[in-house]
Amino acid sequence: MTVKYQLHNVVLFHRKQAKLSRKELAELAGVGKTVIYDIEKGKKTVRWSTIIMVLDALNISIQFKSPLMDDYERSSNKNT
Amino acid sequence: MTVKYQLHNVVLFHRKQAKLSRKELAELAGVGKTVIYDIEKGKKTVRWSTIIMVLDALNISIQFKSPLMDDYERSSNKNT
DNA sequence: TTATATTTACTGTTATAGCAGTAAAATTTA
DNA sequence: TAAATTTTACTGCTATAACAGTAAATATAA
Repeated sequence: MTVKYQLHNVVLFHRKQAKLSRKELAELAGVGKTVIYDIEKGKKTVRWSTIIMVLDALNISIQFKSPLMDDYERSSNKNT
Repeated sequence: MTVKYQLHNVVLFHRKQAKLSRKELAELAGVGKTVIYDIEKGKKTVRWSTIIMVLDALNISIQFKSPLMDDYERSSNKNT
């Protein structure tokens, strides 16, 4: 399983905690209201950039995990 | 910054470590070769589902981080 | 209750993601 | 060196993501 916690639940949870309506979150994120509905419904074919905009608005960041990520971090340790 | 380590670098690094050409990775992930090129070039408008397919093929998982994620995990602690 | 707000669900339009094919450039291997 | 592979970069086509608008259903507040 790639995404440990399902994206749509994470978005829904954070939006509710922030007491935002979908319309408000859409405006905050700079996307259409429809796509918030789509994301929370579990639609997977949303664009990466659109998801990132929504996650940004909700102050959620993404982290990659893999057996090789330690090596990757070491190989690119100019910036933390 | 939402994505701590830039996606395209993570994908490139893992693909190289796996000694896969872009064509091979594309076939493994079940996507077109063009989109591997796009992702590694840093294109942001790729579909979430496409990214996930590529990350899956490379054995990379995604994790969400936020000040509220602990609360989220507690609220949905049926499964780890 | 009624009024307000939110969510669900559908529209038609426009922009573009994803695709395979191609070919040239760059890189790697023999 | 030459040959093979890989990568870059473009093509035109097709499918669909994103959008605002709408309206009905649901939920919340007065």
